Amino acid sequence: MLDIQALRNDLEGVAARLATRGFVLDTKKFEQLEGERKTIQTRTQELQAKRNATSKQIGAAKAKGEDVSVIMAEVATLGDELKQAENQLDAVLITLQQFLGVIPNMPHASVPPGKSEADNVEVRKVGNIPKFDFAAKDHVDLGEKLGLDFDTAAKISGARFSLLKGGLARLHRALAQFMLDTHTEQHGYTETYVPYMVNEDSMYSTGQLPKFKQDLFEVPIAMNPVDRSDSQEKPRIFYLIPTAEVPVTNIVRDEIVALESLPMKFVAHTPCFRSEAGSYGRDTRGMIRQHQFDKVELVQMVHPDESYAALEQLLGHAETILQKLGLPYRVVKLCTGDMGFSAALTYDIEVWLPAQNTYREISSCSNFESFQARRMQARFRNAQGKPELLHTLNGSGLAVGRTLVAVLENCQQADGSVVIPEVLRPYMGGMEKLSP
RNA sequence: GGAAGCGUGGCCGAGUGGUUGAAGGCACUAGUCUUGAAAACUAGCGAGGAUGAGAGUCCUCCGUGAGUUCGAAUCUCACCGCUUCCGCCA
Repeated sequence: MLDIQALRNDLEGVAARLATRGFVLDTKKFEQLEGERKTIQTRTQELQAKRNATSKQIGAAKAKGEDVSVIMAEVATLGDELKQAENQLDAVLITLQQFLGVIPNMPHASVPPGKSEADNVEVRKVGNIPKFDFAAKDHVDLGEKLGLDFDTAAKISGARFSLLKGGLARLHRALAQFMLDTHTEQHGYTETYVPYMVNEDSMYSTGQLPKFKQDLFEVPIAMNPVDRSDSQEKPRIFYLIPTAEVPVTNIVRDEIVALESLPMKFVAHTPCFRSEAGSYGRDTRGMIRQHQFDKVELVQMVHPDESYAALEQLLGHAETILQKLGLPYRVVKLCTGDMGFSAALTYDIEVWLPAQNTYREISSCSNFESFQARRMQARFRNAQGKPELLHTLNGSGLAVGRTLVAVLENCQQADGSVVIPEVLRPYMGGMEKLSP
């Protein structure tokens, strides 16, 4: 969420910056809502002040044993008037909140302008693209002989799920463990185990709700044994996490943490669940785009002055994994039009996939500045002792499924076997290759 | 699933429906004392918001939401969460 003060002080400026990412800010609507809010809030507070003063008078008079009927008559209608004003205020505040809740973050000044993926800017290329003296297979063809089974997964669940068996399943586990160990032992992250289902507040805090409900899987909470069909309350549900970013970042929701505890660095390995609504027909082959995939996620909560330095570091931590695995990749800076809702600046890391003859996203590292922190009231006590919003960041380090794809395709041999990268061998019981 | 209890500031913990945003303590910050530190003493110390150039003034917040009342941390109801005991279970 943006700071409402920023909209009040420089509405046109904010609108202009949001326009660069393709968001049209309805400035008329905002001015109208703000005007209403101001009028109603002032009036409500006046009435509240009057009620408070009168009630104190009554209390004081009663204490002295005086007659209070005159004062009571005076405020007879105050209650209704106040109730009405408060209801109006609630309504306009909710509308204002909803208005603010769907405005995306403002891009950092350094974000390249652009409309789509095509306008992203390449920052660097790392590693050597492998040259094969045979026709490179994609991971589906390679995996078929190694234990990758989409047909059975489809029988068990449906489309966009995968089943791994044998060495391939172990390689998947090895990748996750290798990533976790690297980040905890070498990069200073604290390992966390988190819930995979979260409540609505958590989803709102990190920005998945209210705008991207269609991307999430919902799980109804079986409860309320009594039939409360007369109830106005909406049924409560859990959401399956689309990324560990959600539960991990929410660690600091509604907290005021000590200055000395910064930066906070967490890593979590979790499954991620995405409905992939709206991506029918895209990446239907293979395990590139699934309803369920594993990811090792890096999350940091930092002092506002440190967040851009922290982003560079976090990006480096993710890159380290690819370097250790010997996978070629490139880093791109997303343009204004391609960034996610909550991000102020995002780097994507794209790994080379020989079969597709292109780079594909394997990590996304973002600085959200105070956007998420404001939604979740995540603060620290600054040097002056005052609460101040944190900056939050996160990045994949890395998406495990796509890393598995990259290893298969980049390390394949002419005979259909796959050489296991050195760093993974300790996790594979010393195994050097996967063979059909 | 059954029974009972409990949710108050960064933390602990008082709180008879009426100047209670809330006693007291801890922590924290200044100051006094001390060679220095500790201890002791003194003072300060919740968050969010409206308005104002500012000093200030005002509003909201005691798990959440409704309700009763001129007035609710305090009374009523529902929900959420936590604790303990029994049952069941990985």
